[in-house]
Amino acid sequence: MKLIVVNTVDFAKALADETRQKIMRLCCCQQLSVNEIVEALDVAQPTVSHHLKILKNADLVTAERRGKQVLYTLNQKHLAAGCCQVAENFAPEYPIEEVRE
Amino acid sequence: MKLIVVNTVDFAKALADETRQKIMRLCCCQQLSVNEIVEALDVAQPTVSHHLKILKNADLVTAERRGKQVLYTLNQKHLAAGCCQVAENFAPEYPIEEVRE
DNA sequence: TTGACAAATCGATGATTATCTATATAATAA
DNA sequence: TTATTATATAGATAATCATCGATTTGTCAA
Repeated sequence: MKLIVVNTVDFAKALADETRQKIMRLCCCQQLSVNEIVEALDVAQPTVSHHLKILKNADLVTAERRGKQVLYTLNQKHLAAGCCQVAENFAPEYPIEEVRE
Repeated sequence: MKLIVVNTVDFAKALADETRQKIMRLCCCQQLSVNEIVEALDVAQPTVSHHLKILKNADLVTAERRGKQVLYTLNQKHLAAGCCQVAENFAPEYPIEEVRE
């Protein structure tokens, strides 16, 4: 079990977009294919793929190919780790539990 | 004592810059004038003022004029509230205490 | 009131980024 | 193999944004 270290600038940049946050909310607690995400939003498929790539690079989603589809899920643990890291860096007077894995 | 509600997109956008995070770290737990921040960083004064404005609009710093100077301090409570809001929205399986004021 | 200092605003510029269409790659079924 | 479906990548474009120099505004002391 090791401490997850997060670059808070990269973390914030990944979060800093409305469409990405919508995608995150969609695949929170469930696996969704790219097409399902496209249908739920009002953006083109390449745009969704673009945002998924950014989220994946930031470790905020995980991808798993299932046949022709690729299923994405929110990585809640990394997300919680990022929040804690930010709080720890900037608000030490409001302590929050560390996240480990 | 009421719950602090944070727009998580605006919150993340305010955090999503290296210079702004440096400023936040600088005025965490202390009041700093704009000039002190300028001297601590490697950017021009109007750039610092620009970032301070963004941070202030996001409620992440508070400003207080003291004579000719304006002193800025990090708003730790709002920062913690933002972190909690993000965690609550996207990682409900990793519960974090609410922040109230 | 004038001069000096501190911070904010203005306007311009270059870099980053969100979005799209078109196309390529990957997986499967016929 | 070929057709079909799903996703990713490429390239272009427009919008956003970080930065700067120049200027304005605000505060105070002489």
